[in-house]
Amino acid sequence: MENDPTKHKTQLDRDAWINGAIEILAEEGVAGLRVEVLAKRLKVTKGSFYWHFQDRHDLLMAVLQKWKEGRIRDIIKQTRVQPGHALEQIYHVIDIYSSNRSRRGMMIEIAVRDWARRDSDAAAIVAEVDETRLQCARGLFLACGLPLEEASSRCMLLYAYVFGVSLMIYDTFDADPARLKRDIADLIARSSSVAAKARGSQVGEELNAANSPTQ
Amino acid sequence: MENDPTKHKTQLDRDAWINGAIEILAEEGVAGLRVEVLAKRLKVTKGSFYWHFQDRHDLLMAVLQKWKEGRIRDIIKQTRVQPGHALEQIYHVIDIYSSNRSRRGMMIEIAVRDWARRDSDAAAIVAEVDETRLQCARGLFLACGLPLEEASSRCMLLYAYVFGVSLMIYDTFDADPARLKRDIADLIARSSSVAAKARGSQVGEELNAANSPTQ
DNA sequence: CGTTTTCCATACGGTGAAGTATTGACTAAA
DNA sequence: TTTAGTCAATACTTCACCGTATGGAAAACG
Repeated sequence: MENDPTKHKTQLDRDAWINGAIEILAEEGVAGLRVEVLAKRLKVTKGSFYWHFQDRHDLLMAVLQKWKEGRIRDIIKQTRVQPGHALEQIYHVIDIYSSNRSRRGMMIEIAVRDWARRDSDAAAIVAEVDETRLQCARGLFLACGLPLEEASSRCMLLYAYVFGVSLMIYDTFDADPARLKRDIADLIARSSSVAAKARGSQVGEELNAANSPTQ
Repeated sequence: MENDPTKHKTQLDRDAWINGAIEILAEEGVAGLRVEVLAKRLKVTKGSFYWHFQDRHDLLMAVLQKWKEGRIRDIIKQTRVQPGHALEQIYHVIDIYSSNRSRRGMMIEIAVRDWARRDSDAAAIVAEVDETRLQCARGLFLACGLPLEEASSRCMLLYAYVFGVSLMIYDTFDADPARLKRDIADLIARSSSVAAKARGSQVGEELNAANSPTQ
């Protein structure tokens, strides 16, 4: 009860500040992440902030750290190879980033990456996350039987796509966005080599089962 | 002589302010685009600025307008269908966005798209540019003989990829980035249907000729 | 109960930036 | 040469925000 996160705690801890900061980061970007604004949102004054944090920079580093840990935890979980379900998992990863459920996560993702363009600390964090994600995703493609080079290029395409598409505004371009997304996922995930091996094999079963996880 | 752009003009015009603004936009993002900072860079005071512009918002709208016109002019030029060279043109478009030559352009691109996430005016401009680009690029895929749906998904993948990859930091992931880029371009541009039709046909010649424009 | 520790409020000085008002300087036309 | 028009400098006012100093309240502890 006393740890109930829904209950309004009279005392704020460091983590509550970081969570609020990530909230603002998602909405306004790092430039809009101001300590007085954050304090107002948490219904305290900045006197509290400077008890928990050295300065604004201290908060920013904590935000980066927390973001990194969450991203790496997620990707490890999502790409833990379950034998015989690798392709299905690839579709699942694509689907996760495209879903409205993780819209907030993508907002944070983009904000951090924009931050990283002008801040070397953020850039180092993004580099770590990208390295981990790419290697994990490549593992899935390798588990599908792809050679290393093709696995590398496909997982890179996968991540570049999910980040890039979230930056585009294409309401009027295609009449059937669901089909569009499905087809693009197929382009990324379905390799000709897998399809060739797939005919009548176990990989083929998997491919059919995982063909359209968005439906 | 009097129009020599390298010469330090004693009088600044609106366009000089807009160009300087775009410069700062690329480096600092829209949040860093401050009129006093811009004035200092142009070696004048903001007294001049408020003669040329109503206010900061006026400048921002002018920046958006100029960016839009440049982007649409470029994409029209790059995708004007030259019969028999459509696939080559597709590789060229991918290559342009990945090249170091247009690093600055990509910085602006990302800055505007980040801006568009929180500003409806910028979002409207990005929507226009995306619509134009997607339709132009789709024309190239259609000229390769692809059906409408596949042309749509491939050109969407193309743009999402080029924007997304510019947000990633992957120095240590792959030993041969050039090969990686080439393979990804192939994944985006080479369709199985085209490859099937290509054998022994004129499209096949084109495909081979345009295979690796990055080399 | 009293003391210490923890957390927050208030007040303050300093800085950067937006926008306005006014004046000045230079240019081109009448 | 006067005059009007064009561009820029200066001097404000206002506001948002960072960081500090200090005091106070409430909880934890002896």
